Amino acid sequence: MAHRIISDEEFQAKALELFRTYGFQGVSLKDLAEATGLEKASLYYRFPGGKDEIVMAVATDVVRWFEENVFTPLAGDGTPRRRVLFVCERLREFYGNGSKSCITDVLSIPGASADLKVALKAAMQRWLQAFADVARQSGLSPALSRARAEEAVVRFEGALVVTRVLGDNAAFERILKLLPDLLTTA
Amino acid sequence: MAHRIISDEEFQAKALELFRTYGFQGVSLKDLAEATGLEKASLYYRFPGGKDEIVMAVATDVVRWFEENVFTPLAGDGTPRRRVLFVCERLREFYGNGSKSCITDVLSIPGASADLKVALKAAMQRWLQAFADVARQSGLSPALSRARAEEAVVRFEGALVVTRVLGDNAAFERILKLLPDLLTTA
DNA sequence: GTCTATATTAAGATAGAC
DNA sequence: GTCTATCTTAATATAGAC
Repeated sequence: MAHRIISDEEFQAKALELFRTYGFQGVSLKDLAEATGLEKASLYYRFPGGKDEIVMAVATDVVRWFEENVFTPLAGDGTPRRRVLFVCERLREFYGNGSKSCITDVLSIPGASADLKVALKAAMQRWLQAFADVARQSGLSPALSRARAEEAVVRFEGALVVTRVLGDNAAFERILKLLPDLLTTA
Repeated sequence: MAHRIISDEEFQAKALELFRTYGFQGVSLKDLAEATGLEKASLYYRFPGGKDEIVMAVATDVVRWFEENVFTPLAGDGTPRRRVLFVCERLREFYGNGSKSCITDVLSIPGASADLKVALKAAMQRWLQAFADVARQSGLSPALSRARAEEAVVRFEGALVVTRVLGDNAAFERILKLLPDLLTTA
């Protein structure tokens, strides 16, 4: 077959969809090759570390996306409530209205590298901090801000699990609707 | 090696610990054989359907455990609040103070049989119903009871995810402490 | 009912041509 | 930079002895 080209961005987008759906162990290099149109040997050329390096690159990309579309907007201009509303729409897109799992949930099941585990933990801590900061800016006390941030992340992650198990995104819709009040109202 | 014996109960308990930790795809028949002291061929004698049949038996056992230790007590004697308190202690045991994942979360990642998916969905619906019933018996309206039941399951599942990712069971402790009020107080 | 041995298929990984 | 081809290891699954 002729040489096929796919950018690293496209490649990692395809890989993300596989990993967040089937988990680290549920995705083989053959799956990645088929989904991206590259041969396995080409994957090793781009990522000499194999699947561990690919999933790490995917996770790094997701963190970058969150930095740009969630954390930065949360600390940006406008009222805290409007910032949260904006972020809710970004989250709705990223999670496909609840139809797509949280990659942090799925990849936190042991199997991948210790580095990935550390990165996932840091990403979740970053998320908690960003939520707590916007709550603080809404006038909530430091303690309540931290509590609401945890509640928001916990309910968001839980809603994605319940949505996946039930095959019904009602729980996801409810948490998205709730988030603004949760993070900006005492 | 001499004939080794392990009861189906012991076998499935070992299998449960593997599956809830590593997920369906993360557990091989070799892993199951090593953890239980049986050879792979013996696993096929007990479970001709292989890993799919084993994980299904494990899930069925877990549902039975929930029936006995969660759903039945929730509908039993004593005040609703005391029933919820009792169930919280059973849940604390089952989830090892938050150190053990929810098998419904972990196994709902695609990979196993369609039958398993159906069983997991039914189990979660059963859990929602049991929580809603106890809330109803506490005097909450039907609508509020359903909402609180969903909130409880969502926050419980989310707390387990956050606990696993952060390696800190604080979120799990908080949801356990919150459950009685959530399900019995307007 | 469990074992040893083996067959078959899939996964991870590398060598070398182009 | 991607390919074909191949190697090695691991996984699922079965046959047949005890």
